[in-house]
Amino acid sequence: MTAPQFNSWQTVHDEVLRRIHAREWPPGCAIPNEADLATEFGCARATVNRALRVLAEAGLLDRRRRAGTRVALHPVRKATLSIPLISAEVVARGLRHGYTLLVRSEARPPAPVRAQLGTGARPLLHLIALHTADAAPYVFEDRWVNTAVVPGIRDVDLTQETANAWLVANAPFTHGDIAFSAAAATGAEATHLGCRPGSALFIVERTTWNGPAPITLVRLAYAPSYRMQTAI
Amino acid sequence: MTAPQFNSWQTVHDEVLRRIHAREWPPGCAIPNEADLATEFGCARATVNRALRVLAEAGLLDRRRRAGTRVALHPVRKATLSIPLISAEVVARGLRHGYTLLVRSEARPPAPVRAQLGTGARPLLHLIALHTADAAPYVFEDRWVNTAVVPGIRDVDLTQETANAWLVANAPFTHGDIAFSAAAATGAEATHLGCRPGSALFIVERTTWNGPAPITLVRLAYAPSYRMQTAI
DNA sequence: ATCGGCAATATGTATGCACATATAACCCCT
DNA sequence: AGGGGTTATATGTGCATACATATTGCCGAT
Repeated sequence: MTAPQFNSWQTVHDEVLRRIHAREWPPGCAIPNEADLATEFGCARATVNRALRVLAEAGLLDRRRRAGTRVALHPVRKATLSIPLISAEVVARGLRHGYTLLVRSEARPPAPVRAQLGTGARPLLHLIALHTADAAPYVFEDRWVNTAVVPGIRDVDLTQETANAWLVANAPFTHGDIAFSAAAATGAEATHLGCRPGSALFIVERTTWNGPAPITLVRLAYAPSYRMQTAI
Repeated sequence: MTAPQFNSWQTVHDEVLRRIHAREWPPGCAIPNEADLATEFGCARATVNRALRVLAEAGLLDRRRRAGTRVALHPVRKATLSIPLISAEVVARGLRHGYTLLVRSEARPPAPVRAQLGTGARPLLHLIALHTADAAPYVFEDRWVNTAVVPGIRDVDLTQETANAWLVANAPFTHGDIAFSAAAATGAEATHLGCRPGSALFIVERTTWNGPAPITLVRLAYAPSYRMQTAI
């Protein structure tokens, strides 16, 4: 009669997960309420609550007040990708990170950049740089910085420090958006990444804001064969 | 002397976030311990704990027992992308989802597929299909299914139901991995996606397991101009 | 001076209770 | 039968307390 004890939210979490995977609670199935589970597992309701909350955040359970908890019909799996500094990303692969500033100017941005940032026709700081990993080209970076919001960046020696490193340390953003796509290498990208123009490149475009003020828009073109990978 | 009340973990969360953004607590800064914050905010330590835990999960705080809590030096922002069924993705864009099975066979997979799935030279179910959105080509899907693990799929009419829809309903996976990259369109991809061979395509490759047993490997080639976007 | 063990401390978590809140389900009235 | 208001219920959250656990840093022994 030694019913197994589930006295930590982790063990409850794992047991519920097991029942879902074992289809003891198939998709769409309503599961017992927290109070009953707490009794069954011999723990407090708060413990069950935490376990179920974590599973709901992972997309495996649907919870609604009064309606109860049920196993998600279409478990919308969520992939979480961390967005490190490129230097950290390179170092994490055991390679040496290099960085060369190719262009630094203040210019009126083209229409798509203006539209995305909403800064109108004012000149912005335009930076183009190349990141390398153990001397091999890694990422071609094309960035626009809203100097009206971060004027301090004008006084930074961006040949020594990457714009991104300076920005994360000095102009933290409150929110942003990120988009992933594929594009044919432009002439400049091909030259610096050591591939043929038209090669398929993995593109990351990121825009960040500090409250209502747009800070920066960056387009990263990764060298061919780059893969962004994560567990689900 | 009505000090503002922070009596819910959300308000505490927001206040701490504000202090981080306002650089009252700059990157690397050690913040007061939970007990002190609870006193300051006039709430229970558990409330502060939850607020800080959420911020730590978001990558904005680093927490270690005994060492305390500090503001992350390099806030590793995490982008969470949900991976819905393609049909749901299309419908969410307000378009009609279409699906055509192009090839269905049982064949010995090529070496890369064998390596990724670890199924050796045994024949697997090979499916090639095209997803459309309002009649425009959307995704070219190339999938291998381990029939040893999900034999039931042999009896399914996969011209009517997508393999993925059947699999999520009948062969839930415990874990998997997903990779994003860019590749030049192959001949078949170009034909069905209505683009030129060599066009840059956004590629998603996903492998899923049920415990130790590999279930399926799928390669999705999105039509040109596809962007995968999310907030950070 | 160095190493190993011990204690102090901050976070992590379980519990029992209370109350808040959303909402499904019921009842009543017309 | 239909519609609107009320109630019951499951989840969401807060609090006080207690104990667990990982570390840091101190202290003492060698």
